[in-house]
Amino acid sequence: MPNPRTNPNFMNGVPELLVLKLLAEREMYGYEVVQAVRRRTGETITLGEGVIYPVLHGLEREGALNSRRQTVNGRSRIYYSITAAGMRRLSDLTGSWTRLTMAIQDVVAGGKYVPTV
Amino acid sequence: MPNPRTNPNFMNGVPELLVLKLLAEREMYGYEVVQAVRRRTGETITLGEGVIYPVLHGLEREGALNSRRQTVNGRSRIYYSITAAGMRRLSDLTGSWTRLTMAIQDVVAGGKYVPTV
DNA sequence: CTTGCATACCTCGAACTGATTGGTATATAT
DNA sequence: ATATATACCAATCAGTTCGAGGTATGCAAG
Repeated sequence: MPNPRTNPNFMNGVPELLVLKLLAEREMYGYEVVQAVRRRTGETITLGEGVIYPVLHGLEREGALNSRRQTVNGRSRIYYSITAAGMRRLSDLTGSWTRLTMAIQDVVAGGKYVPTV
Repeated sequence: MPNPRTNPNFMNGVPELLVLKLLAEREMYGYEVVQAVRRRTGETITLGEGVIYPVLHGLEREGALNSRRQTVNGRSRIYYSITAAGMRRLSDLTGSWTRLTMAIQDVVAGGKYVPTV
């Protein structure tokens, strides 16, 4: 019997989740997102541009984000904002992320109270 | 300037964490671990034999686990138990896992209180 | 004035996990 | 006799993220 495939790539999609969440709070441009991730996670997580930009492009292609171009101080920025579809996606990702970490947390925290009874 | 590489493969090592934790509670054999993961996570996470066995072998090779062979009902089982080194590894993994998920949780939960000030 | 650094965008291949598939073998139930 | 559950294992596939590259502008320091 093959494996019952309940969780294809169960730990992925975290960069996507973080990007969507940050853009749900306010419009940002790519380079700004890179730094926001670092700051907001207290330097715990650093996602480089090589991670953020592809995520941004992918989400836009799926219709989860809109972009608009703007030049500031001679530098061209691309501002991204979240769409209704993006909000739905964020909601889904947040749900599965929560379920997953709680399941793991249960195991990791378990065995302390030792329900040996 | 290259990316500051603070988190190489930041979301990995969860299978290893789960296996170590379960074996810290009690000695188990491979096939048993596969089912224990499913049960203990409320069917949320299913790690197939193709994931568990390599993890087991790797951990043993690193000295995090000991194994002993035993035949039960004509079937050969390999029981794994955690070593002192394994306990240290578990402690490390648990720590970084906790730090990581808390950092993400902060972002995901944030933006509600809107510290716009 | 040119060297360097921060900003700002981007792509592509390497590396690493974890997923899937397939294989062996025994016991038990149908 | 066949199928199912137990029990082990290896090897390749697939998907993500990482890292290193590349372009270009503005500003500050020497």
